[in-house]
Amino acid sequence: MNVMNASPRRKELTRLAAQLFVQEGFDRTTVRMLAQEMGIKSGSLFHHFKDKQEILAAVIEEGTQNALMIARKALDECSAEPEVRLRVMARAHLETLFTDRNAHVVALFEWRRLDPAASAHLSHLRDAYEALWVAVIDDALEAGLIHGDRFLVSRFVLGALNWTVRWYDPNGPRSPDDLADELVAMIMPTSA
Amino acid sequence: MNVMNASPRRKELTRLAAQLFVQEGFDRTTVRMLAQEMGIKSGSLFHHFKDKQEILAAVIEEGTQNALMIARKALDECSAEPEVRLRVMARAHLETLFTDRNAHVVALFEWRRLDPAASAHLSHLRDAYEALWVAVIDDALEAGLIHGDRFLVSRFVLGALNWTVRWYDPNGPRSPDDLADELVAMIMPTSA
DNA sequence: AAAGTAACCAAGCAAGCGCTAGTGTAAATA
DNA sequence: TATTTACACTAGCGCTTGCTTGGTTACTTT
Repeated sequence: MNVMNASPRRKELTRLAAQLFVQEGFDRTTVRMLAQEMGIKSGSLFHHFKDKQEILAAVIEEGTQNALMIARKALDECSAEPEVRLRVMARAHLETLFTDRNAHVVALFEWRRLDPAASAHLSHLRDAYEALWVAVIDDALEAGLIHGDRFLVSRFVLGALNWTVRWYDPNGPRSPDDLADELVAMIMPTSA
Repeated sequence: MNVMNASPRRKELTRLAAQLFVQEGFDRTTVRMLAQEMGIKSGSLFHHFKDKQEILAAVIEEGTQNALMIARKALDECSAEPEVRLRVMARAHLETLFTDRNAHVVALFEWRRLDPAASAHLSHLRDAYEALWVAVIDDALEAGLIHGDRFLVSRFVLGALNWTVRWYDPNGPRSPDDLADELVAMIMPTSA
């Protein structure tokens, strides 16, 4: 019943839960299915998590924390040129999306199943992440790299990137970095 | 127990179901909730639909049929210029997405709950719709309006458009047509 | 050796689920 | 007038759900 995701056991259980949530959807995943996947009985599950909701929150928190860390690190390590930062941010987004795919699919498509308390808490994390994007896009607009409304551009770009989880095949010929570069090229008039 | 969505009564019930499916998600929407919203008892529901699955299929079919009709009509009525057709297609996409919002949100996010038979049937409809997009984008590429990989471009564009259902506010200052035009401008280098 | 703690299990409860069976009734059809 | 059809009802069956309870085992700390 830990509050954090600290315990390694809990972290592993959270990873397994994410996989099942993606496969079946949160609502159709029963505590019995979760327990079986974890190699324990359904009652034992409630030793690690207060209720089913808390498992969902743990999955989403894990994924969002990772995304935030990866993006911050990537931005810290790259130059200040707006074009580079835009490309780096897009790459970081897809990198985290596909290394932590299960958690992110859950975050994207099962967010509404969170109860209000968990949702409020996790919204802050997500907002922090989106703030990184807005900053990068503002810089790119100011530098004249891209054009359009800052709000719309960021929504369109994030939409295009997030939607990749619906069709991208990691075993295909294209790498996530390829995707990121193609998208950036698509919206940058100067790089034709 | 009609097979088609012909009966006006059934059409109305389908509309109400779509609304509930969006509000609660398909799995959390019970037949009792559906019946109450329709002003009947839960048992009576099965006079109109064979089972809960069929309601989902009816909702998605209705939305996809409409999308196909609107897009075809819009393309028929406009000129042959690739730029015009691209803009028209984007506008048609958002128009159908927001006039029939509930049905489309269900189609986008609850598709996986369809049983294999229904999914196979409806896939044909969806493929027909996507074929329209691919043709329009191919023309735009050939005319040099946009650049990039045809597969990736269409995925990115559709992703950006579909994702709008997650953030667009119909009561806000922007019209769906504004959104469509902004997106097209964003990916067309020449129209800066 | 004693006490504490983390991890698990067997058993089952109360509630809710999709769906069925059988019936009533008013309008349409023969 | 007799029959069928469309639509709704009541009642509830069989099953699954999330979760609780009370207790056991193995390891660590004092």
